[in-house]
Amino acid sequence: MDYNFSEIEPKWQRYWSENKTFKVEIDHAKPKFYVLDMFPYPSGAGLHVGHPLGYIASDIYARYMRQNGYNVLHPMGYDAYGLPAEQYAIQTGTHPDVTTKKNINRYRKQLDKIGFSFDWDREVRTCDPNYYKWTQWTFIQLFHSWYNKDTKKAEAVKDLVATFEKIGNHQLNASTDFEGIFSADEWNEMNEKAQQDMLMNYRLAYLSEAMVNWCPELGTVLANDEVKEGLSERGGHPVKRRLMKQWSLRITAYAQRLLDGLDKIDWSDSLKEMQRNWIGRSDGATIYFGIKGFEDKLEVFTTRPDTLFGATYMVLAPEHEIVNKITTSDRKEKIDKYIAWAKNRSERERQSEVKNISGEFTGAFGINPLNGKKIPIWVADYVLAGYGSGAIMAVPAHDSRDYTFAKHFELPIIQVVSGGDISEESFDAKEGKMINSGFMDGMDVKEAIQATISKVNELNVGFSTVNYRLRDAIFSRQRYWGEPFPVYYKDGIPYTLSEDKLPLSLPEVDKYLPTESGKPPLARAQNWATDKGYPLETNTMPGFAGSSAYYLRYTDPHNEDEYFSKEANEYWQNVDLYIGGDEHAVGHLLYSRFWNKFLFDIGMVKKDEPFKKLINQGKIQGRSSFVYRINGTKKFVSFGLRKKYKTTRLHVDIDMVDNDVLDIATFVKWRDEFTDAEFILEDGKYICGHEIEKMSKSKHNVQSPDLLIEKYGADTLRLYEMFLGPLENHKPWDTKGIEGVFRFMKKLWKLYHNENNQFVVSEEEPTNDELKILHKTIKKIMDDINRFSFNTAISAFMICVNELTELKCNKRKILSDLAILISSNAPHIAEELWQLLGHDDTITYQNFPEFKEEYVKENSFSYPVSFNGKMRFKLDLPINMPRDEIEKAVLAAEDAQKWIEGKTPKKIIVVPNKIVNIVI
RNA sequence: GCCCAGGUGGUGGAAUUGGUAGACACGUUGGACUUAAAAUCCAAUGGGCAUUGCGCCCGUGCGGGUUCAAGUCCCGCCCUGGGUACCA
Repeated sequence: MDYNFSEIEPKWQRYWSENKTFKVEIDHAKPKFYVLDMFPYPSGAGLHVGHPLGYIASDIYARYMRQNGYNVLHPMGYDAYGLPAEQYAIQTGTHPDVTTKKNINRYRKQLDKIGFSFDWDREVRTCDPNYYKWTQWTFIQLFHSWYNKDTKKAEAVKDLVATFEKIGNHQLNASTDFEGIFSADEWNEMNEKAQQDMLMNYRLAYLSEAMVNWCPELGTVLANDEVKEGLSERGGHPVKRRLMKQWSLRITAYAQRLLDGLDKIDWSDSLKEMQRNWIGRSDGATIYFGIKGFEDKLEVFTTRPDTLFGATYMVLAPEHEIVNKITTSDRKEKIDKYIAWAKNRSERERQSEVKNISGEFTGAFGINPLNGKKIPIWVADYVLAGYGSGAIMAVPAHDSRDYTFAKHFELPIIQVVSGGDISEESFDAKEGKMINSGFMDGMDVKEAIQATISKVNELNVGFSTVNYRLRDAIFSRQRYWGEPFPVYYKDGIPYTLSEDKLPLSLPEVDKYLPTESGKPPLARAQNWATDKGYPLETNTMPGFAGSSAYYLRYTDPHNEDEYFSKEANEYWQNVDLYIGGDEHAVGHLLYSRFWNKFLFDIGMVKKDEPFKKLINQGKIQGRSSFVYRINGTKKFVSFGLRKKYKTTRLHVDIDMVDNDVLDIATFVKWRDEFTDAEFILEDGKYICGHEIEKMSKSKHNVQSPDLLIEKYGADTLRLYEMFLGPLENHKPWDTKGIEGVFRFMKKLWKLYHNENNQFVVSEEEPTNDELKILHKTIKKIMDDINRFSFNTAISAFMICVNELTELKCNKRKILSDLAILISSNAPHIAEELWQLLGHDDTITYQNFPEFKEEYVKENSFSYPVSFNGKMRFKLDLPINMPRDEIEKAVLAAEDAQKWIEGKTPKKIIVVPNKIVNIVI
């Protein structure tokens, strides 16, 4: 073979590894650039062609930036803690560490074969004690911090304690769920337990009794973003609501900063929108209603204070603590029954039965603070305990949920905003004039909102408020394979280990299951206690613990004394380009921003956003192939003829199908049941059906990169993955097109070689045409890489090679630059050609060829001449010809006469060097 | 339901700022080379009409609009994918 990739590629991979070509250190003489990929979870299945897509794109960019003089940090590592290895351990007894190491080795081999320019000396693994030491360290910092809303940053708990000792908490503006007030004396009189309990209300990492997502199947709690439609994201198991004592992170303290930060970063609009929705800011008012016969006030949150006169009833969440107190004795039985029922419903039931309207009247009445009207208080599960105050004022005329509820239970509906017809549905729009609203009548909605807020302020029964949908993140898991908490318990009070005790290593256990008494697996460990015998925490941290700030550790991965040095952070700062899948939109990418902001507050990092620019690469979908078995027979009918029979469709392994034609010989050997199969063919072939589906083993449509690399080489694979389409698009995998890219590679090789595959380049000066081709390509490649349009860059290379081949160009001056140009995309062949051109160093750090305008300058432009907007012919005219002369020349052209047909053109539009349009 | 992204040949896609729609590939068809196959090379390839050549008409999900000019901008609708779901 002429182009012998199977010899070239391993040769250069060895060279890069032996010479540490991509090793990078702080270099103040050069500007830095940080290119990061989302690190993979090393699963047992290995890589398929979808995984490297983003890695190839980032690798091209990293190599391109090196050619442009940047000092590029381009590391890789592994998100090594996770459920699959643990589930496997439960089934087989194999330690998850063994499985994980094995999988990592396999991933590494596969990655190496693709020719990435990672600095592997900086590799991190989240399950490595030298790494998770810093995950534990960060947890300790979170534990000892609270959020000051006045200074808008995290501050030390020891300063908070000092304040408590001096003046109590009444001047404090903190992020907390605690609403009470205490004085310095009261604080000082509290015992240790009471003080520690109180501090839990302020810590950014805190232990609390909370409603959690409990997944019995996985035996653990899950964070909100790990639950999709009431099922666990991993495994799809049902999830229940349950009250449990758990560690949480007070991410809600950062809600506003997480929202504001989105405006400063270069992420896709859809991704930012997802985060905005997840944070879910809503502006409204807190209003206090009286309760007839009680001193208590009922706090409600509403975004429509203007509709206060339209409130005809109130609703409490079933979990609301006042329900018991206010329920009248005659309603008690029904209310208790309802609450019991509501509590036992799973998340899934609750969500799938949204349309079912349910609720009970408590017998109590609320008092509208503005008009003194008495309205009934109901309990219903359409009001959520976790949002706002868990109580609402219901305005059926202007809220669709209240409307259906009111209709169902025949509650009154009072319209207070004119404009809609409320006989069939509610009028939710924020427009119209106020009616039936006393002093507000005649105002428009915006005025009325302000008027109500001023009024309730004046009467001291309410104020404007902002609410966020974002919940605190549950941070403990009842699993084995995760970071142990650096926490021990003394008299039932949690304390953190001192930093010099870190890392707290994951202990060995006899089984990876909960104990008989239902405690997490770590409770099985021998001597799971401090030196002094205090028991250690048995929960472990969740998957996002280790991945939330891994990008920082890459900047100084071997530092034993600190997370990373000040110097490393000063130099490398934050990630300039981050590429990964959009499945992490509200999980990892939100937690990372939160951790980074916290580390910013405590002075660890220089930048308060971790990822400047982010690109979500699209998923590569599988293309499944099908055969059609005639029901009840062993006959298979070809795709085109299948409609004549009753058939069952079967997935067939895509390795047995070429261009939709089934390899029958291989197919009959695939499974015993097919040995004596018969086939009804069309044109002598068995044609398979196909469909685009998710790539998965069970669908027999998984394409591993290894086979393709064996057949075509890594450079071809790299180019082909990029050629497939825009990076962000989801696109089906289809091997058909790879041949075209392979042909291109061979053509490229031939430019530098004669018919006998001998390397031959000419020392002659290039012609203008040759220089033009080269410089046109330089410009295009620069532009395309700068806008991450890798697919069009590949076609530019194809055009360039086609044109140079046409000219039989083998001039050194052209081909040398071409090798550098293509080296970011196809590094192996580029290195080989570079060496053949007589160099003994790597092509990696060669300067990107300089674009020279003068070579691409044209002296004429081929004008498309349109009549009434339709292109009819082309006319070559000198560049910079004045408008009126162009007009004359066009009208004089022979082709023009036919279209003008002797008439006088109404209008002639001339856009110099672009187009001429003649309106007849 | 709400929010976001998208809809261009048989297929993947190109058209970057309103200015030649279909670049570059795949596939298909025909041809060259070969004992043969592979590989390679050449030609054609959006649809329709006409084919003796010239050509002409239609065409970027659908219906309107703005403009000398619309895949691109505006209005309304349909479909696909993703996110979210009683968030008051």
